[in-house]
Amino acid sequence: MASANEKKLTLAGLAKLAGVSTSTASRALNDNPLIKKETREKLQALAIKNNFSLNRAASRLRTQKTNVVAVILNLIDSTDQSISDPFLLKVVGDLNQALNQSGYELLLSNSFMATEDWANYFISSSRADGIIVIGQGKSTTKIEKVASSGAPLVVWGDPTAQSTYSVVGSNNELGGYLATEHLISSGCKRILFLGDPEHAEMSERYKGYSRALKEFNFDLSDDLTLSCDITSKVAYGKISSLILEQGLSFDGIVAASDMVALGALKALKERYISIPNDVGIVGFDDIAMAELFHPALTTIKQNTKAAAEIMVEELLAQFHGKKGKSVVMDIELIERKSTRTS
Amino acid sequence: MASANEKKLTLAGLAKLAGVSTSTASRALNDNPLIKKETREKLQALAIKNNFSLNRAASRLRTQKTNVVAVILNLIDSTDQSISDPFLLKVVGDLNQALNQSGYELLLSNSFMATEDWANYFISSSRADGIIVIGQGKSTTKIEKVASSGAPLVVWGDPTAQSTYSVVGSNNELGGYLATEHLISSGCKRILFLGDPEHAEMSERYKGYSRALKEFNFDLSDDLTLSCDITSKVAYGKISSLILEQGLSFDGIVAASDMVALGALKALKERYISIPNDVGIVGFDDIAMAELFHPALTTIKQNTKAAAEIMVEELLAQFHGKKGKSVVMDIELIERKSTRTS
DNA sequence: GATCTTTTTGCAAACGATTGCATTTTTGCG
DNA sequence: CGCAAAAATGCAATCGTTTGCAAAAAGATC
Repeated sequence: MASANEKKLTLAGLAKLAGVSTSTASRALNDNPLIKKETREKLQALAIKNNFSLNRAASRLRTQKTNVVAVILNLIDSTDQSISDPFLLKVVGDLNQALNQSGYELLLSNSFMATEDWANYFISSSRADGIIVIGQGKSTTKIEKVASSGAPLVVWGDPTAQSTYSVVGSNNELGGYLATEHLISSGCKRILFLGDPEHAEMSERYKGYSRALKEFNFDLSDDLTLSCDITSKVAYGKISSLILEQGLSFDGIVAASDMVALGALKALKERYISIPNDVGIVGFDDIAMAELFHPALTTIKQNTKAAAEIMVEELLAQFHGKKGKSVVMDIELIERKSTRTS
Repeated sequence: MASANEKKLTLAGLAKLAGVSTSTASRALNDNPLIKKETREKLQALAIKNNFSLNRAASRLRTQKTNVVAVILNLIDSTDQSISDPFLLKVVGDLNQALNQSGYELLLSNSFMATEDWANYFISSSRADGIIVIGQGKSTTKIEKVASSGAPLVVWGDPTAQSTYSVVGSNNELGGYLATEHLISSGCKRILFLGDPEHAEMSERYKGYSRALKEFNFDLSDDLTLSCDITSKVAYGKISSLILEQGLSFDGIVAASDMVALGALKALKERYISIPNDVGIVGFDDIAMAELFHPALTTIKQNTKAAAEIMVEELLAQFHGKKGKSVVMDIELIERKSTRTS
């Protein structure tokens, strides 16, 4: 439809159409109160009518600000598995929402990209104004490199770990505690922890689990923690072979994530072990489909929406020169059908 | 660490450090063979050593190319539900991978953003070079607007619908057919279609379902298609109330997606209906957790990785002036445990 | 060694916005 | 009406690259 003979409309062109100077046009479109209200409205209308849109490359160059935030999915290893964790992707969705609300856009990346030096790649190159990393992975060296470069940075992870940068995350220790306590008070005697205690957030959940056991005078035997990756498949395998070796040696499971719980659930159901009667399970995250598991999964809910908003807020604060601080998000036990009511 | 007194290194600065002109430096960093190999290597090394990175805002302005692709999640309505569909998010992940491989970055958006005019917002403003839309939703007006603007565009959706733009998608009709045929040949007599026939892709699946029924001389009674949104929760509700009203009036389900199948599964299991003996279920998508359902879900697999690569390839072709074409992806029946073996 | 190619480098003009400062227009008020 | 203050607009430099073209350097040929 657009006639090809005339080239793309530029701010100067629009200004000429309106009979004003480029500077006035610029200010008008940015709704600068220096410009008379009528003039502003006239130009804004004209812009819409002519399908005009400011060239961001140009304004970014001039203002040295991109209004873009790079979000990096910091996946643990290159198995495609982990990218399919609905929880992480939910966080991305919520961040997108929160960023848009504040006038920012989301540039998506993951840790498999070529570059090692994130600050250099995203910030120095003025691709983005700040970085949000989802997940601390097993090593935080890349993250620390960003932090030491001074680039605005917020990380989703374990907020209790001492760090030089801002970490937003749930109260994982408390979550682990609540999950365990709930199982105990519903009568479980031998409670398994299913997760990877090497991983920052998971290890906090494990700490909470241990604390609860100790408080209730359970003995903390090592064979009750089953180290496993955070994917369902691995959890399924671990539980299956545990039962194969030892029979049903437990009656409760604290799973490090809902996906892990799902894997355990399947392994148990295949052996006609009744949930919650023979074994109670508590998950972690409260992903959308947790209530659609059969039985509906009791779990520790992480409020990703609120977390996303806080992360963005925190990042914006850093844009304005404030020093990054960590914040701990509240969690909540959601009782469903995979545990007996106490 | 970085000394604050000296401002950010610029290409001109780097050039001066190396004792060459800015133009030479520019060409060297872009590995332009016009420049002598030694000079190129020297400058590239110097750039790394000094933590230098080209200012993208500037180069985008100059070259009129962003090397960014906007990916728009075209969600049907504003219920947070739909954003949690693991299938769509898997597509985003795969697109990210494919785009990176080709040197592009992914700007993530969704259809809830303020702007109506995507081409204007992303392309004219030079935020991105092209647009990929995931999902056709129920209306394609926004998409058609982009198409008529002439902006490079690829849509994930129903590739058989005639359109002026490039659509990549699965052979949904065949998928629906295969799913149905599989149930029939495993002995099912009354097969339900569970999905929303208003929706472009789903309606193709429904067509395939109908064709199979017809071919095998089943009667196509209307009460065997259960129109429902593509979320698990709705599916769960629909199946539950259907059984409540009519008892178990069916023995097979063709679900329009795995998430829908999950909802149905739950409704059935709650009533102790045996799967696959009393009712067989076939899903659609083959999301990662399909094999972790209990029973593991027989489903029609959509190859998102291959699809993502093709979409990117197609978009790049459009960058080079080729006209967009649609492409149909092969699908595949994955037999698991939610259907009887024939 | 002079002349002609071929390589390699540098000059300077874009790209399209923003913004400090100067200038013009409008308003207020005696 | 005259003049000062306030409001509205315009001038022109600038952000940091890329690239067509010209110029310099190096190599080839007689």
